[in-house]
Amino acid sequence: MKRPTLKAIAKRAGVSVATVSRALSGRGRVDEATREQILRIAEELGYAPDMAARSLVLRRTENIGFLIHAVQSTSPHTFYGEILTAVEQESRRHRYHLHFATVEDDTLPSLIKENRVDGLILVGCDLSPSLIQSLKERRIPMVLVDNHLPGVDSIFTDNIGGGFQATAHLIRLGHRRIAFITETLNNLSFRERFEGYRQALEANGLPIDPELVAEGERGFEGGFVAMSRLLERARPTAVVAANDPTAASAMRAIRVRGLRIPEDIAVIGFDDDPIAVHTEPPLTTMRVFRSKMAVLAVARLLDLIKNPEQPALHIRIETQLMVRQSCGSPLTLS
Amino acid sequence: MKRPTLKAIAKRAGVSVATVSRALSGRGRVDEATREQILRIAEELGYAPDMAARSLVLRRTENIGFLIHAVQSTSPHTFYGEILTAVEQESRRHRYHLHFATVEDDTLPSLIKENRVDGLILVGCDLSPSLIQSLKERRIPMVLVDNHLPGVDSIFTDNIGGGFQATAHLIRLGHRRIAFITETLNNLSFRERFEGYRQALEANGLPIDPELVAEGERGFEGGFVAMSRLLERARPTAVVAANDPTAASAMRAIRVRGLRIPEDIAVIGFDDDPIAVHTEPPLTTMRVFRSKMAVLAVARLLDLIKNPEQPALHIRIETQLMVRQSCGSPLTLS
DNA sequence: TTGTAGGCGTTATCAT
DNA sequence: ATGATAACGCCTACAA
Repeated sequence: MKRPTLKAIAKRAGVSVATVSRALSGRGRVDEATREQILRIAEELGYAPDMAARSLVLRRTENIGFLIHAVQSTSPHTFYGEILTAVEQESRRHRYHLHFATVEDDTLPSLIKENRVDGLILVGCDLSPSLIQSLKERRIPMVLVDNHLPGVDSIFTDNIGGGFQATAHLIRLGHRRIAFITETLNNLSFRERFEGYRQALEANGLPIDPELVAEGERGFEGGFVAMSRLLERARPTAVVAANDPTAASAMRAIRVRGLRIPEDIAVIGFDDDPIAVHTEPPLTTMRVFRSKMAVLAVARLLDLIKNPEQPALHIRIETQLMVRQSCGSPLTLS
Repeated sequence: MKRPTLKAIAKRAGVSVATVSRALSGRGRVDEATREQILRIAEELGYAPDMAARSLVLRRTENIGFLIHAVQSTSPHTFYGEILTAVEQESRRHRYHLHFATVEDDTLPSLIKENRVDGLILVGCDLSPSLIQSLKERRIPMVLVDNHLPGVDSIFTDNIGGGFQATAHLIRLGHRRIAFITETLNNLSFRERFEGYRQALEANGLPIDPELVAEGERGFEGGFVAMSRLLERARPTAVVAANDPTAASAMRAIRVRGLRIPEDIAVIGFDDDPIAVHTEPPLTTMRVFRSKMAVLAVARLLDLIKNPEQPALHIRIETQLMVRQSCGSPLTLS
């Protein structure tokens, strides 16, 4: 049994394909009796328009593309998985389908060249600006998620504000020697979180000590590496980690040296990753609204597809402090 | 600047669209000089065939669909994220594109009805057999990953063998009162792992004690709930968890009661999830080959697309014991 | 209200 | 070796 076509329905109903098309699409007048009959037959056959034929004539695919850099997609973080799932569900709610693709370099994804999508969600700040630029020149509707760049719509987290809040929390708890660790600073989000850390120290009259800043490496062991390096040369009383997996593996490095958390070193993370509740002790962190970003991004993208000529919007979402046990004394907060 | 078409190239080159099509596709003879000129122009314009037109005439989309049940996609486990990434990269290597979709009920995904994909990768064992059955009736090429069912190609993990090995490892270490915990038994993989546990006890002449088996709930807290229930009524010396997140949160429940790991209770997990190396102590677990499953699944699916009438293949992949510190005495192993 | 016909971009089958 | 031309399935004027 092959896929039913308009022609098949037309033959069964004894009308022309044009009438069937009209009946099913709802555009154009059709006799009520024949319309009902057509709908019945279509239902019976499980008819749905062939998308290739449809998009050929309509000049739209009703697909959107989810693009992410391979280094982020491959990483074991759950972060982008949650965004992906939310994007898919929101797209489907609007009758759009989702293409998932990872990119490794700056070559234009075939998704675009072959016209497989009407618009793009570009996720994460590891996608190169030059790729984004060439996409923009193609005038394909798109929105950046968890990233931002002048001239392109974006939905992102207030990383600077979050880094500031996290650091301010530690200062409020009495800490003065506060370190910052990250997998790498070669990443916009992490750099912004670092900037927030810097600003908080400055705003509180504390010195910025380069000895207290350490990079590790990409991946799940990044925090372990960064923290180990740091502890070889300095002894902070608290540390801000650029994300939760980094914080979690840094905690191992701290414990390996026989230090206690939070008594000897307080730790604060970033993201409110599911892992945060499973560290020992549970991790105080900055919550990032992943599915909120996803929902806003899909809404904005569909709007841009309908109405392409709009000034770029940049939507920044604030973070939220989640106090658990890795910084101690939650009671002193007001 | 709009997308270039065959016609545009033909006009520039002063030939017909048919010639251009032949030159680009490589099928049919074309004069070497004109072929080169055409390739040059196409390159210059950044031409790529419009996929809607192409798949309309070729009757194939060069897309495959990645289907997963919403409950699994939403879960914070990184498990399926790794499979997704591997499937995408392997598909792309073969010039196929990937549709990502979650399903919540048994209605036929529109991906299929609208002919948007040539085949499907069905991931996880929460997709209902009745949905799979109706897909099969549509005769759409598909392969199950991390799931199996008679009559449909599948690539899956040897869960029974893994459960057996895990339990046997504990027995080898001298344990006699070994518990089994899981988020739920309403899931094929978890039931199979339980079955492996059961068989190992039986094979070693140990009794199966229902008091030592506990279910928790779906999600990251499942292990905590299950372990708490268990400890209220029994006191095992070791516990097999149906997966690593379950094991990780069970460890919290154990510690909350002042018990030590592995001295009071040894813990073994399943999956070798990235989290396993971050628990305290690091988790001994059964490694599952996620990207291997993905690669095999894509290869098998593309073969089925080319050549649909084949007997179903069922590929089972063994697991591998990863000894870390949560069971103690790694030295006694030979 | 309904049918006829043209066209979307590509491939494939014919002639030439 | 190349060029018309007819599909593929759908949509939409326009005609009846």
